[in-house]
Amino acid sequence: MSGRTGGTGSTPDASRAEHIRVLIVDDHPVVRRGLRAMVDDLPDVEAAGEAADGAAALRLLDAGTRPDVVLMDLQMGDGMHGVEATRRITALPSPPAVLILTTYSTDADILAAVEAGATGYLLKDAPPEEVAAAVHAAARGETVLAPPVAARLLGRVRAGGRPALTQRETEILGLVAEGLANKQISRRLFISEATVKTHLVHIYGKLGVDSRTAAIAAGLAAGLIRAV
Amino acid sequence: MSGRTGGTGSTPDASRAEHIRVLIVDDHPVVRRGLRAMVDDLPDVEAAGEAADGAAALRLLDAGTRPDVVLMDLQMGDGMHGVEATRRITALPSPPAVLILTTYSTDADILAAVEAGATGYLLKDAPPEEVAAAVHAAARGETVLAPPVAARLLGRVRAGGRPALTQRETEILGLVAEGLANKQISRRLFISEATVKTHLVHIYGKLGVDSRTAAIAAGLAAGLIRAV
DNA sequence: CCCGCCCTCAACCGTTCGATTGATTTTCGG
DNA sequence: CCGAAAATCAATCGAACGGTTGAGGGCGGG
Repeated sequence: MSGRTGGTGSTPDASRAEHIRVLIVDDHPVVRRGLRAMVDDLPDVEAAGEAADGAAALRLLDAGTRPDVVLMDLQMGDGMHGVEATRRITALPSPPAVLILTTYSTDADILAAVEAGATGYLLKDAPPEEVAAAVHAAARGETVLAPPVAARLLGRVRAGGRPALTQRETEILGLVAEGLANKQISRRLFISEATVKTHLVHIYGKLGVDSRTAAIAAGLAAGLIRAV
Repeated sequence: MSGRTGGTGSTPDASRAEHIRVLIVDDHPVVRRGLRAMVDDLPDVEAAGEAADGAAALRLLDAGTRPDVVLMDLQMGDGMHGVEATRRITALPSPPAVLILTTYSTDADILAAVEAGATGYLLKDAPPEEVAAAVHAAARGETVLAPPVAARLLGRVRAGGRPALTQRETEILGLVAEGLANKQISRRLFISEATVKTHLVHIYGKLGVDSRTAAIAAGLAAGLIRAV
């Protein structure tokens, strides 16, 4: 184990700290500036640093920056994607809480982020109070989900969740969205073209559409696939 | 905030002003905060107000707010879209300069914004200095385009520009991406299905693809259309 | 143990799509 | 004024797609 704190679990020396230290990770200077201003507005929170992408954030953490909370965007143009960065950060010894703060709420992103160990998931259109509350909650180790995100997760778990494609179906829908024809998909996945068509029929039924292009649109709208 | 001006409204007393007054329009509180912080950092610029969507911005302008520059996002979830807001603002008497500051640079958006009378087009990943320079330039009435945007526009005008769809073609590609069939598109645009197919053939040729799904993928990748 | 779900494959058939060829009108710029 | 580009429409034909029906193997829960 590492480090200096006894491995008692959650809050080590930060327990007595009034100061919550926040590391801001976003590729947009404007957003970083806004988050820092918001954070600095809170009396018991301070910005511990800024990074423009996941790699820079990891460098800061390696260099000794010890935030309690990492505010991270998911979509970051060039650099490391937020999900990967989250995975690596939560794999560190005594990791900070990772609070995802991003623009869109697509199923794939949310699941991937939670799976990677994110503590919470906020949307950028959240009001300042919500961001503040989320930072405090994350510092206490609690999980925070923006209402739309929570609803989406629940709707997925819930029994009635129609818009739940199987893994194979999602995979095929993704290839369709890349512009591949059925025959190409069949070769790519080592299955027959008939099987591809069967999957597509199921996909159409679940999405309530009747063509591959409409399936792409519906899949994008439902957050099942993501446009690069 | 805006305090009082002479009350005369359109009087050119702002001409001698050192102060550039900026109205910030964005649906994300975080971004508004960041822009305001950036603007307030500049000695000769001040924020004249904030609005969460185009309608709110127009209300502020109606109520007497007289900014020199409007910093406006294009994508605004619920409210009026930025292009429409730009159109209405530039239609006002002695309108302020409208500087678009948005996340993505898709051809359709850029052209629509310029057509609506936007003075400039910046991307949110622009560094603060670029934003500052653009605000100053916009206040002087100059046109400012972020390099990627300028390149895209030039590539469109330039003769060799392969990825330059015509307006009609872009429109049709957008409808294809919404999942519409040729017949539906023809009805939507009040043209024959044959015409739709002709346009599609041209689109495929320009994008180097041979199916509508591949055209969607290529169009998204090239920034010709945008996934909602 | 059986039922249901997922993944796999097959054959048939009607519709849509993509490619080709050819034509008219308008508009814009040399 | 004339040529180029854009937008419109038509007809044809083979290929791809979408809908249907049917079926078999694997896997987990009741």
